[in-house]
Order: sequence, then C-alpha cells, then structure tokens
Amino acid sequence: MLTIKEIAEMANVSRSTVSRFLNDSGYVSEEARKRIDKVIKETGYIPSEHAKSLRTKKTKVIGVILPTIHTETSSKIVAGIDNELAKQGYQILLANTNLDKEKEIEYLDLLKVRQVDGIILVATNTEERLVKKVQEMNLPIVIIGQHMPGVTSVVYDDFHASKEITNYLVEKGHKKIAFIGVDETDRSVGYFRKKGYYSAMNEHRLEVNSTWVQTAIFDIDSGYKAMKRILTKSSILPTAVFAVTDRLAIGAMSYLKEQGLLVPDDIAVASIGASEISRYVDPSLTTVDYHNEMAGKQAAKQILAIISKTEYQEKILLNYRLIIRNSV
Amino acid sequence: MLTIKEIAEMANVSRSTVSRFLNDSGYVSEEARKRIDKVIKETGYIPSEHAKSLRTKKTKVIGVILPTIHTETSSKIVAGIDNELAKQGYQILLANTNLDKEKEIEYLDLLKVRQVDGIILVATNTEERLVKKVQEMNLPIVIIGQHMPGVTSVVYDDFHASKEITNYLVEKGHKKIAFIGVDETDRSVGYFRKKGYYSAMNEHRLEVNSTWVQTAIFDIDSGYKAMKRILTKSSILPTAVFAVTDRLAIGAMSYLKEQGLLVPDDIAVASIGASEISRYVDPSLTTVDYHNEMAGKQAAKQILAIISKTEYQEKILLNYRLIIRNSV
DNA sequence: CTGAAAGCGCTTACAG
DNA sequence: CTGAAAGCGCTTACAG
Repeated sequence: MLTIKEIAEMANVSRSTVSRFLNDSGYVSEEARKRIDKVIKETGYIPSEHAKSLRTKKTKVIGVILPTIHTETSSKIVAGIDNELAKQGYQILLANTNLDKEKEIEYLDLLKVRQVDGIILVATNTEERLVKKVQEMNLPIVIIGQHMPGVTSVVYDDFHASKEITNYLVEKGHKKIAFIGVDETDRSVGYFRKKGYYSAMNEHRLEVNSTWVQTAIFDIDSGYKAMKRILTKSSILPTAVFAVTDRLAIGAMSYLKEQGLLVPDDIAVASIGASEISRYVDPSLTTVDYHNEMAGKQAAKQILAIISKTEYQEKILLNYRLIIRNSV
Repeated sequence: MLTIKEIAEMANVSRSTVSRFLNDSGYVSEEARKRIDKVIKETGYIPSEHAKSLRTKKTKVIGVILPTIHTETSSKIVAGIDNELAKQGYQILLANTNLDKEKEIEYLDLLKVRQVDGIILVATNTEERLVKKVQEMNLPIVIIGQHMPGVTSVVYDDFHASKEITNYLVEKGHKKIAFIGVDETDRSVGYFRKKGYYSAMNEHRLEVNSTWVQTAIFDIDSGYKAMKRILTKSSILPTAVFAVTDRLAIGAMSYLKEQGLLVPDDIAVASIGASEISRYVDPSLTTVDYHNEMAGKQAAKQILAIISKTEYQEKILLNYRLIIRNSV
C-alpha cells in the first residue's frame, strides 16, 4: 500500500506538506501543491483511515444499534440515517441486537472500542441499566423511539397518535373497542400507545372490558393469537380493534377472516405503522404513518450536530399522519 | 483513555508482556499473568482497535454493499450475514448504494480504504466495469446473487426456480401464461428468470404472445402498471401471470382486483420471494422461498474462510422451495 | 520468560 | 511557506 511517505518523496516535499495539502490545513505553495496533486492523481493514493483515526481520534463512522434488522421500520430508519450521514462522508457500523436487551448494553461498549464518532440507538426499552449506561457513555449519542432524561432523542408521538386513532374509531360509531398492545417495558410502543387508547376511551366515557385488552409480541402470528383471545374470552364482543403495529393488525385480520368475520363490517381494524403492505392487504388497513425515514434522518442530523458542536435540540418530537383506508 | 502503557506500568511489566498476555502470543509467567489480569479487570481497560489495526492490518470489520436497505430481501441477507459474523467477533460496515451502479463501484474503494478485512457485495448487475473492479480488488470478496468469473459467489438458482414455477402453472392447466420481469442487466432476476420462463414454455410447446411479456422495476406500483399493460395491450388474454418478485405480483393483483378480475379464477398469479406478507395478501401468494438469510449466512462463512485461508467453494448454489398457496 | 526498540501511517505544534 | 520530530496505541522480531 502507498503511504504518505512515498508520496512525499515522489513530490519532493515532506510528509507534513502532503498532510497539509490533504487536509487543507496550513499553507502549501502553489508549486508544491501542483506536484503533490499530480503524484496523488497518478498513483491513486488514498490515505489510511486507521492511521488518521489513531492520531485524530475521529473515525467518520457512526455506530447504529438496532433491535432487529429485518423489519420495515428498522430498514427505513437505517435508510434515513444512511442518506444523511453519507452526505458528510460518514458511514454506519451496524450492531444488531436481535431483541436481546443484554446485547443492547454490550454493543454500546463494543462500538466505543471501535472508536465510532457517535452512536444512534434505536431503543426498545428504558430499563435503568440501559439508561444509566447511555448517560455515562461520554460519547455523542442519540436515541430513537424512547425518551431518556438528559439524552438527545428523536421520538414518535405515541400517545397522541394512539389517542387520535382511537378517537377516529369512536367517531366512526364504535363504542366497544379492543386493544392489542405489547409489553410496557417498551415505553413507546407498550406504555404510551396503551395510555393513548385509555385516554381516548375515558374521555368518551367508554367502558373497557378487561378481556378486550391483550398483550402480544412483535410478529404477525402474535396478533393472530391475541385476536383469538379477545374473541374467545369476551362475553361482550368488541366492534373494533386497535393494534399497536401493522403486523399485529394483519395477524388479527387473518384470524377474523378465518372465523368468517368481515372487516370492517363485523369488526373494524386500525393500527400504527403504515408499512408498505398495509395498503395491499384486503381490506386495506387504516393506520398511522410514523415517518421512519425522517426519524433516521433527524437522528443523523442531531448526531452530526453534536459532533461538530453546533446547535441541536435535546428532543425532537416527530409528526405522524392518520391514513384512512378500508379496514374501518 | 487508558492505554497499554499505563496497564504495563500498573502491573510492573513491559508493554510487550501485556500485549502477549492480551493476544495469548508467547510466554508470560504465571505471576505476571495474574498481576496483569488484575489490573485489567480493575481498570476495565480495552485495547484500541485502531492502533491494533494499524499494526496488524486486520480490522474485524466486513464491508457489506447493498443495492437498497429497506426491502425484506436485503434485511434478511444482512441478518444472515450479521448472525454468522457476530459469532467470530466481526462487525458489518454498511454501504447502501440506493440502486446507484456508480456507487457500487465507488464503495468498493471506500471500504478498502476503511481497511475492512473483506467485502460482501449484494450485486444487481454484472456490467464489465463492476466485474473488472471486483476481480482487481485484491481483498477477500464474496458476491451474493450474481455470478462473476473468478469470484467467490453465493447464487440463487434463478433459472430452475423460474422454470419450476412456470411448470407448476402449466400443470395447473394454464397455457396462456404472462410474464412480468425486470431489466436483463440484472442477470439473475432479469435474465435467468426470464430464461427459465421461456424454457418451460418452449418445452411444453406453448406460445408466448409478445404483449404478455412486460418489463418492470422493483416496486409494487411497477407491477401494477405492467399488469395493466398486459391486459390492455393483449388481444388474447393470459390466464396466468408469473411475476419475478412478490412485490411485482402484489402490484399485479392489485390491478386485477381493481378491474374486478378474480385471482386465481380469472387469472392466476405466482412469483418468487416468499416475503412475509405474501402469506397475508388475499388470496395468499404462490411463490418461491429463496432462503435469503441462508444466502447471507453462507456468504459470511465464505468470507471468513477466505480470510482465514481455510477451504471454501468458489460457487455456492442455494436451494429454493416452491410454496403453494391460493393465488394459483 | 521478559523488555527495549522499531515501526504501522498518519497529524501537529514548533522552529526556521 | 516548509520540514524535522514527536506522538497516537498497539505488535513483533530480537537479544538477553
């Protein structure tokens, strides 16, 4: 591999001068500049990032920790991050936890060792150990999807989105509305979305039968099973169901169809996510668009701002948009 | 940050000895070992990967170049790669081309500069410039999805999969079978899948009306439009259509429904992909499962084998599996 | 079994 | 405007 030393020799200058030329730092005479430029073009020399990192302590790499890589939400967030970072010549070092909370913590250390310039964490929980770890990282860090005190975060407006979609069901004449949620250690998807649902129900003085509220995990099959529990355990059947993710809703619809129930005539279904497919299931799904690419983009912007010490907001609350289709 | 020098001082040994201890290379006496171990545990010292890389020329990072990050296929491949690499302590440096062929080439250089230990390229074409670049990389490299001479590759059996699914349509009594493909510069998805289709049609001596064969790009809407072209331009309507990807098929079904045509009664639909959603569209889609996670896993294994100079195969042909559902 | 020294490829005060 | 020198945090022959 070609090094700065060889370039310097070929151009008849010192390494310092080549370095100055490369980084546009300090003066380099016109003649020297020309000679160096020529040599670099001829040889195709590219400086070693590692040597550079060792000196400057900058790597132009951002670590991204994800709970899972193969969902649409994750990949859109990563796409958003990547697009924004690429503009500034940064790259992504990926760390996939596979929903293992222990790894979420481990990866924070691992990425630090790799000397990333910053970390974007797509968080699934706000357990104390994780929060503490994040706060002690001493490295630019941005959280997506959860709020942690003292940490820059990009969050979805789970409470209001959830409330709005429940309100929409009420507007459409529904009074008996079931709910498929997830575990509340996930503050955003679990806790706040449930809270939004209850808030809407309370304001309309609608009763919530305990069997209407079921907890699932993040896959289609789990939505199917939750819907089954709702139908089999309830003495009074709901006329609508709000599932906190599209996949859960799709699972629920799949069970309803199997039972010969019509959506939305017998039971209306709504959810949050606006996955590409939500348009193409039958009937098409009424859902909320969370602008995941925007979340990634904003997180990238924030981390870049922290690194360059320009201004940034500690908390960015993202917009959402209700998409009305045929499942309600 | 703590360095090896400080650890050495604290443990009363030289840096060399600490290094030997860390890497299990060469002798370290029991006493020295104990002292070093103690100091490291107490301080939580972690060696700098950059300094290490600078010396050893190894980074434990594999660059992964993807045409796009937000499709199910991509994310499954990445998940497969990641799982396998993580076992050996390797990480992924992500490079997303957004389907820009120019970037595919640029990123090869960029990743090389980043000193990755190897590159996995999820390729979309086999244009000469790219192939030449890959062959000249002089760095462990594995291609997924395309075959390039002299380059280790993990490929899907596009020709046979395509032929088999066409044969299946014929078995089901279809004689007039349309085809929605993509541009043939994508050898795998474009060229070989089309070839498989023609091969099956020829062997059964079935005629292919030129208006039945349409070219699309990789999104749902494009499948919708291609189906529209088939129906509006054909004097003889097909009774079945084979789309080369699930998304294309879903777009096609969406147009058919809009026209009041029934799937599969009026027109049967089949495709390749086995995306999660293919089960949940209505009717559920007959498709081919390509084991994308396995592709990623195999590619990761290959690259690790190349790096460690153990045996590896130059070409791995993956299995596929026909999934028979209700759209045919 | 251990340590001194050189070197990996850069950048950055500093002196001129 | 330029170069010599030190240093970033490691590893690796080599000598003892």
